[in-house]
Amino acid sequence: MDRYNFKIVEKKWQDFWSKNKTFKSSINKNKKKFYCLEMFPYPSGKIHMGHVRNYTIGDVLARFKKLQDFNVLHPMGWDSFGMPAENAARENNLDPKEWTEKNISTMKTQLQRLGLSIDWDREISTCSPDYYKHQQLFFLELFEKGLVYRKENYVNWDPVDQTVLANEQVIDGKGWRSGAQVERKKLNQWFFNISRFSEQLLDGLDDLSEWPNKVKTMQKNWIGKSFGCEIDFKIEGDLPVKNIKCFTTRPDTLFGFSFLAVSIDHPLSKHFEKSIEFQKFRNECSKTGTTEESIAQAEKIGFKTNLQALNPMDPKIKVPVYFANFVLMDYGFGAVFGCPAHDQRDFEFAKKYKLEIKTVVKPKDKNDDFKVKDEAFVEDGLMINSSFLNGLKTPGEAIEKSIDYITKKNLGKKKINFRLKDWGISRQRYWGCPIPIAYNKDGNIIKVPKEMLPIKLPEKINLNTKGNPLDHQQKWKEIKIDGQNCNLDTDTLDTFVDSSWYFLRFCTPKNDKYGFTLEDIKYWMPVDQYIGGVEHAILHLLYSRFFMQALNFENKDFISPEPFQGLFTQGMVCHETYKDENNKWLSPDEVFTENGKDFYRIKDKKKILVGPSESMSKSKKNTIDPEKIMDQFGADAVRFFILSDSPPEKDVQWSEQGMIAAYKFIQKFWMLHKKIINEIKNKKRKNHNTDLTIYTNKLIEKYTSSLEKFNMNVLIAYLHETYNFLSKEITKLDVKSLEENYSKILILMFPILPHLVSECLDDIQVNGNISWPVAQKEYLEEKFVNIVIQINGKKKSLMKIEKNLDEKKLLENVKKDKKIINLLEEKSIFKHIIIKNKLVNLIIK
RNA sequence: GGGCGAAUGGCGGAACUGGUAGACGCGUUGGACUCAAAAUCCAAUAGUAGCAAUACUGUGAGAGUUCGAUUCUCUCUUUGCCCA
Repeated sequence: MDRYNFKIVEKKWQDFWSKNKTFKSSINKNKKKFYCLEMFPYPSGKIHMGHVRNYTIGDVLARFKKLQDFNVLHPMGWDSFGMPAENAARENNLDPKEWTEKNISTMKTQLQRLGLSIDWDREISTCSPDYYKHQQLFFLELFEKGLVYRKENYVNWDPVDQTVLANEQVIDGKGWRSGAQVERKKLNQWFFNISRFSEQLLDGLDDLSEWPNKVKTMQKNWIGKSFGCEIDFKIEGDLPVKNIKCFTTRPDTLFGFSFLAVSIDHPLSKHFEKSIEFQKFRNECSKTGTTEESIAQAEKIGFKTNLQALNPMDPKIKVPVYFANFVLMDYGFGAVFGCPAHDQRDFEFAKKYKLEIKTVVKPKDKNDDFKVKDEAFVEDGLMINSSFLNGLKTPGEAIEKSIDYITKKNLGKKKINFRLKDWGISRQRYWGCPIPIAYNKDGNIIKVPKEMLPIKLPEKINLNTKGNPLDHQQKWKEIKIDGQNCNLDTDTLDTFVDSSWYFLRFCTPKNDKYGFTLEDIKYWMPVDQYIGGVEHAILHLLYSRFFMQALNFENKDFISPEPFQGLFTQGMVCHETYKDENNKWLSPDEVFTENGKDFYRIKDKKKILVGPSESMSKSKKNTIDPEKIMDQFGADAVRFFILSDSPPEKDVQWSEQGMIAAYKFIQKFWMLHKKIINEIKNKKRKNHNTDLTIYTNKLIEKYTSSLEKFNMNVLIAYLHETYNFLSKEITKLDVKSLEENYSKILILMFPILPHLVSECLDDIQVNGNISWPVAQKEYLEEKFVNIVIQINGKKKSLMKIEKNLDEKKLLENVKKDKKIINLLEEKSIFKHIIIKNKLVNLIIK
């Protein structure tokens, strides 16, 4: 008997699918639609195991839904703008466009080899002018709606490379490439007004019932709605500054107020610009990065002004005003009041500058003379030393009462504050979408007229220049708008903009007039199931949600504002890590083992160190190349393995042995298939036996429900179980029940092993018009059930018995059970609990 | 520091709304086939005691609710992720 040759079979079916355009999708209003989308890849060179996992999960679902007669949209494209292309180009003197296109073509071939059911006619690439011209148009639309604006903002500046760095390019406060100390620099940049939709983006989460709670919580925290109070502090001193506004969530602790801290970017700073001391301080501050985390970790430092702030609760109390590095200008009003006793950060600051630490909250079980000592007391408690607030519970009562007081005195009011900041979208990079804005001689903003779009990126430019590459493109920059000579904006858009609407473009990939066609997105949107890594839980998903809000803004005849109805976040693919004696990473190809415990380097047989299993990454060299695996075992086997070992939402451990087991399963199944075909052909056994029918119907039931719950590892277990059942029972099975059930079993396997199953279905001549089987209820009902017999709640025996037997008879039977007779000797039953068709629990003394 | 989750054999993991813990796979051990090996097939595989039937113990630790807890509640330990 021939072994299963995956090389021939997989190629055969992939050719068949592509020739017949099997996965082509179009609107069909008679069918329910299902939009299945996986996060599109960045074309970095080759696909990695993470892609294999992501796209296999999506493909299983898409194929399943198609068999359930949904009209399935399952597209794929390329998130093809971004820094890696630019870096690779710089290092190897290549053109980013050529580099990207080459990668796309490699990766497309690889994805096709995986046997994905993708409608490649809808393929898009964000770096193509066909795509980004619509993005430029959206930019202008948002500009007209007032949702895009320009302001000065701080960036991480590398003074050696003369370039702006992304946060992840700043390592320990230094530029990743130059190693120079990173500075904070102010630049004029474009912003999307995402904070305008804070409330909608927060409320919208409540309706996303098919999203993981974890992701919703992360977004909630990111948006960060807090209830508090804005307070206008009166200022005294020899400057023309009469007051400073603060936002606080803890107005109850105002009696513990001992300093006012403002951001170095606060307007107040303009009065100090001439002071050399202040300049020094500001330089010191600019050495810390711009991320919240780096600011939080940096040592708290302050610059004392000659101003004093009055406590609104008692204007007789005056405290110093400081500039401080831990206050952010873009949160609240760029100023906070310091209450050292009840905020750890303020506490550290007060200790350093020897400021008063006045306790105003005590734990519930302490006396009124409680004093904060070694660290701030930040838990719930009762107010003390706070005049009219004394004795009140805090937070809660005390906050309300203090806000009432401040409001009545006209010193401030209740306020809701959001942590969510506006989205800075300007990037000082070449390989991105040009911003359709120009500036005239006077520096005024001039929109590029729609007819002039797209503003195409100049090709084959020199990237080995300092600073922003487009800045050097004098010819490209010059543009004549309405007779005026203007210069184009030389920044490009954050690549997160590209991925914020690509799911709309897939619905209408060919419309060259606009980014989408309303009719198409009304049919296909929202995405029914979106699948991708949890690392995009916040930014990408939030930005996409914002984009829908922005399109809906002032546009009544539009669509539901949530882009992704269902979200699934899959775990990562991990592998052991190896290091040699010099602490250098080794790849799995460079090592071998005989017992699975001790590992040696192939080159010189030296023993090496085995590290923990971590997510596959090039830097740790613990990657496995999907292409090599597909060469060795075939696409079906990889699909089977990548689903088998762990639940898809958790990390999975790459295992060579597991991969081999998957391959063996396919071979074994093929042999079994040939036997079954023989049985059917020979038509030997005629006596009808319903075992297989019962088995199959139960399988359909549990398999379908596991698939719907994304328990794909359990599906694999069921397939092994089914193989075991069939191979054990095959000699007892009659032809009729095989004919009835075998094709159903194959169809269940189809989404996971599409090539193998297509071949098998061909053999039994049912290929083509197949649909997902539905369990027949009559075969799910059983005549006999296993009853668990417990004594005092512990399982003692098991009994097969007629279903729905009445309690009296059931008990009679139970008492006849041999084991139970022994256990009941000289004991009396004083109670029994019966769960119908399941269990009898006898309570004895 | 805060938020959310997780903890089950040698390993990855099953177990529906509380009702047979360990499905399925890997590994290991024994056996068959073979001159031998690979491949394949069969069997065993939570622990302890026992020749065995069997008994007892067991889902991170401790308590609680319940006839009955891997599942629910509380405390703790370890650990992961996100935010700071």
